[in-house]
Amino acid sequence: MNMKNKYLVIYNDLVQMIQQGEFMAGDTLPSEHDLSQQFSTSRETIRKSLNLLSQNGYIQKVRGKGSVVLDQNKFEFPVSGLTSFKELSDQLGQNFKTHVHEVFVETADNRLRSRLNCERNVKIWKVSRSREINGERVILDKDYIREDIVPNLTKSIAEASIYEYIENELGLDISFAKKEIVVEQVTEEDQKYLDVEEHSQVVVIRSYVYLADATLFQFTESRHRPDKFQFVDFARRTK
Amino acid sequence: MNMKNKYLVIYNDLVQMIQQGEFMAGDTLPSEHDLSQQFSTSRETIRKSLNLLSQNGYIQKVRGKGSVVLDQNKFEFPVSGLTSFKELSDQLGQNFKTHVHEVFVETADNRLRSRLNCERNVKIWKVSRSREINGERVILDKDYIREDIVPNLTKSIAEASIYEYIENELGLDISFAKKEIVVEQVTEEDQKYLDVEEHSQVVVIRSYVYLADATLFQFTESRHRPDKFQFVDFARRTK
DNA sequence: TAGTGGTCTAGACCACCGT
DNA sequence: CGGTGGTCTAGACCACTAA
Repeated sequence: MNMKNKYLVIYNDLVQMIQQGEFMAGDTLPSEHDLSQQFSTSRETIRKSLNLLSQNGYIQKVRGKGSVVLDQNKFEFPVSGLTSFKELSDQLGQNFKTHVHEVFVETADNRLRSRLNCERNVKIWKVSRSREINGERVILDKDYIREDIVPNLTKSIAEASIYEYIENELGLDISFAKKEIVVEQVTEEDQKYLDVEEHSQVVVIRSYVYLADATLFQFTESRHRPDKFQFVDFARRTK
Repeated sequence: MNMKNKYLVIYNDLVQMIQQGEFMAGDTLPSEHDLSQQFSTSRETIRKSLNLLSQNGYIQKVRGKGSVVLDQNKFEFPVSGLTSFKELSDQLGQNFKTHVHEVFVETADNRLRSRLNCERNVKIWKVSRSREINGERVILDKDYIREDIVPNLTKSIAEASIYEYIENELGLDISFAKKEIVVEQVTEEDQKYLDVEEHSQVVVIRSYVYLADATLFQFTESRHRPDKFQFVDFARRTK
């Protein structure tokens, strides 16, 4: 994993220990003071690691008591957050396949310009792919990507992983997304590229994806057959 | 707001300034060094405030450049996170109404015991409510709450806000939830308590809700008519 | 009362961005 | 190069929990 940042190394160590059952749900971790001695670091650095664990749902910190380890097996299928289809399929198994329908550049129309928040004459990649899981095409992904930021796209990149290409080949840093989930009627396009079966509706996730320097570079519409859709979320209450 | 924690005061100040347009999308905030002088505090405390802004989607920090203010109006209807129906209706307007169908205590059956992770003989409140928006009943909420933690519940509490009662009257601290969103077929119960119209499916949000001391005290099934369902999410990529 | 996490400080060094 | 945010330290004091 990451070998540069001490707090990330410690975080990954602790995640691994929790996942391997060295700490069970309900246990408390060693105190911050103890951990800072075990890892030969300052308490603030330990706190940074523990806050990461807390944000990601591994522990709950309780004042005066300690850091309580939470249940890990409540959810099996993590589809939350910002994860590419490739990463998901790598995590979960081999029965995934991607069909690329379209990869081409076009000048953005009004609707797309407002969604991608960009000027007239900016060119946009349009990519259309369907995702097959266990022999059924259940997800239709329509990506719109700014051509001035991602100059080259090919069918083979779209077949592998666009995110991998953007991060590893172009060296760009995908950072965060704003998402919207709604239910919509099936379109003709859905019927063409998905095995919609008897369903008349699809679950649509619209994502606005940003780079680390805060530029909006991609808008994605991901259309899921409702019986194959699941989304999980870990939410902390803000006071 | 909070008058005790310096970093929360600063966070709230900055949120207000952003919402009032003192900083526009694309602007950079003053540097951490400047802010620490303006607010007469240390840089680490300013960083704590800025990290909160970043987590909540107000800014994006860019190394070597500054903290860039993000677009605020991309989403109108925040249904993400841990927000009670009462809080939502207070935020958004007056056309909300709650109908309470059932409020009673029962011994938990196997299924519920495993969901609430509790022993035999533990008693559970069962509350069933439908939510009316603009004259249509579009959400059915089924709550299961541990009776040993919340000993008294009444119809009038369920009509107002159970969360408000738990936090303000009982002094308990609702802290975080694990959620799952799926699409399911309409049940007879849905047809009885919702205006399902022609819809044959509902969007179901199942939440496992925890207190600040990490005890699981509530399980909720929230069933939404699909045309009135919207969920928004702000996700940061974890590396 | 002893031990826990929560806040805050003043300073150090580093990595990155723009000029 | 100067300015920015990112990491890390060693210490202080406080609020809370449990024995």
